[in-house]
Amino acid sequence: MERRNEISIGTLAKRTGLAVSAIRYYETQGLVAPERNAGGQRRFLRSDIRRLSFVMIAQKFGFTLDRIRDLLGRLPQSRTPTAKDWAGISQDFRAELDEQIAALTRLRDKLDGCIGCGCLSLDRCALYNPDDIAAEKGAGPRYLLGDEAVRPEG
Amino acid sequence: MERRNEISIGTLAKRTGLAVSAIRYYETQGLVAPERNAGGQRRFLRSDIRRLSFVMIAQKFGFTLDRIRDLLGRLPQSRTPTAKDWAGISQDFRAELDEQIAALTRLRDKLDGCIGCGCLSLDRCALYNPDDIAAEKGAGPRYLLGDEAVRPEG
DNA sequence: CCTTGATCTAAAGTTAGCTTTAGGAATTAG
DNA sequence: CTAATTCCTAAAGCTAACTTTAGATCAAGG
Repeated sequence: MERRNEISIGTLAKRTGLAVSAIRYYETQGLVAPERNAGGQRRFLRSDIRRLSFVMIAQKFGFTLDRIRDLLGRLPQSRTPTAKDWAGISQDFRAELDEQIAALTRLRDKLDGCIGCGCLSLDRCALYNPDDIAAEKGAGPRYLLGDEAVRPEG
Repeated sequence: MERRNEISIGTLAKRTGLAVSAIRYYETQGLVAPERNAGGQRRFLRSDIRRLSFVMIAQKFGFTLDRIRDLLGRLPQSRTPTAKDWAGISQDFRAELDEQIAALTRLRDKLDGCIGCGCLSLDRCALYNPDDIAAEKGAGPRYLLGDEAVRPEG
């Protein structure tokens, strides 16, 4: 039975459009923390619909689940988040988005310089300057701007 | 021995900063197609340095290897690409980048609307409109804007 | 009460993009 | 010529973000 403020994983899945398996996975990643009923089944709060919705949106922008978990950490833990709480976290989120778009734009502008000369050469192209690139990485998602160290083989 | 225009995988690795294993992987993905010497070792062309450099740059912008292979497909296959060829492909690349940045910006602006109301609700928020979101996907990389169908479990 | 349908857990599978490992050959330096 | 590098292939391993599978339990409807 689903009490007033408690919903099953199936209901949550329908409301968010997520797969049940994805929600269970998100729980292992600390993105939601449902309680259990007498039979051991998960019972979510209605506010988790919004919580997971936020996860979905942030993912659309390329944020990793780790990063999203950090963002969600700014929500109050002692009570159900209010609209104001969500507006706050959304602004933090937007700030990171702006940074991300700006970094992408800067990189694109550097590419422009390279189109002119057609070089794309390690020695001359601004895009290849290691420090330069590292500086652009900022807070964006790893697979958007890249973040791996180049390790030699063996 | 490395002839005038032929370089070994180790040399290519040093010139690009890539790991030898990565270059071999790129070969399996059709991003480079080295010939072999009498002993069976790979012999790349010096122009492959630029080719792989392009791969590295495109990856920084979040392009998948599949996508990059498509872009590289626009280069002439019968001869070594000239600076002009590279400038051409870079422009195609830039066009896609612009599209990508624009899509990201549009999504961000939609988020702005949601910050105001703090809703983040599936029923009301523009970000959740399925058609709306699908329309934004465009040509950007999958993990930047998301591209998976939501499949129910079971 | 009994049959569906929903859930549960644990473990294995999937894709992208590579790296690591193992066991051999080919090259190069001296 | 020999030792140290470099390179080769094939297969397995790794991370992220999930899905799928298998076998079992729970809950809801008639």
